[in-house]
Amino acid sequence: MMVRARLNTELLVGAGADLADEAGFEHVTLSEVARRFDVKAVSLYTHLRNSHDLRTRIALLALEELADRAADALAGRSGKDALVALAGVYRDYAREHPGRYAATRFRLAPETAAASAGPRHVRMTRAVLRGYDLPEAEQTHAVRLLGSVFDGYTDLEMGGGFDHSAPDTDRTWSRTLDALDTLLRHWPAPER
Amino acid sequence: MMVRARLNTELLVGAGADLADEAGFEHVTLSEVARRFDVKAVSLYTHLRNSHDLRTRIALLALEELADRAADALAGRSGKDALVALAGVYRDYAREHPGRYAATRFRLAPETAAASAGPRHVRMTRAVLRGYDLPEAEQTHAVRLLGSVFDGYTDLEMGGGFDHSAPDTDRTWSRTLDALDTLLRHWPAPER
DNA sequence: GCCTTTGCCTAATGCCTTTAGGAAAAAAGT
DNA sequence: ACTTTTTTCCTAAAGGCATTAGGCAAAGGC
Repeated sequence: MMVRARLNTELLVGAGADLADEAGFEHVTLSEVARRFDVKAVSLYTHLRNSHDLRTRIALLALEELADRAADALAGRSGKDALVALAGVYRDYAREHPGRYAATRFRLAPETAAASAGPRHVRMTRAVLRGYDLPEAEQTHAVRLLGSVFDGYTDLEMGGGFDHSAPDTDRTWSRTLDALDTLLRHWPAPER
Repeated sequence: MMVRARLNTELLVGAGADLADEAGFEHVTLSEVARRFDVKAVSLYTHLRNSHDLRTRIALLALEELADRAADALAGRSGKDALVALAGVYRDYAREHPGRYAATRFRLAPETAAASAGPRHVRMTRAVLRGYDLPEAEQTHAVRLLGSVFDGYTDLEMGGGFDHSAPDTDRTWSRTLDALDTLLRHWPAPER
């Protein structure tokens, strides 16, 4: 008799995340995950509500992993050092785990997002800003700008948007961080 | 007798783009487009190679539309004025046409990308930089940074990443542009 | 050792994609 | 105008993923 696969949600989400990294987040499918455990797709419904639920959980997992890495990287650093470390975490994670990183962009329901590691990311970005001298009212704007750059840069770099053009992307990355550091040190005063 | 729908590729791509705006780019389906023309899905294969081809063409359309808008907006402007105008085009387009904008992120094959309006976007961004005093070698880095911010900001704003947090996004947008303008005017010199 | 819960299965439906092959309308040639 | 060719849409059919309904057997609680 077949030994039961003894599946559980966590196991499935992990496999889904691996699948995302290998085939792309958009190709994550209940059928394929089931196949990897030699189980019928229907059987997964015992552990997952549906396909969307799987994707959501992969997103939550990735957000969590990323936040853990960020927390490690930030420990004991401040100023530009912290900025570079945090940014590096995002870029490295995206390169190592493209599917998981893509999952990070998955649109979560508001309550789900609120309960995710998302807020932790915001807090860590805010922590980086403590190394700079920004007025309280400007912090949120700066957090959003940094988030945009990390998100957008990675997106474009992975999307091949930078291929074919000359300077290598490592150099651009380094210059981008220099630029952000400069910007945060000379943050423009609000006009009014 | 039924009058023939007289379909053609352009018409289908337009309908697909509209569908993307209404239902989201990921829900663009040959079946649904066919439904909108009261035609069997199979019939679309006369005008489109396959589903992927449709998505690709929607992406190309969006890129083109966006570039046209950008060209209009940039005409006669320079400096911060041009920066704000270009950035505004991206943000407005994303808000008016979320599905088309999402299509813009669709990963194109290298040759397809090269023949798309993508390079036009790069040239226009470069044109904006002419209003600032950047060393030639730094221009590409700056182009990429601007692209990242436009891309990332829009992505996060539309993804609801900024919801629930306090200051309104219009204000952040305005501050972001101030920040970018400042940054471009005080672009850090390369160390080495 | 029963009995309930749990984990996986078969059956079945619906929707989407894509290939094959046909028929009729539109266009082109004589 | 009439035939031939091309174009455009159709029916048939197969394969894949998602999801619901309902069943059986293994694990675990008493």
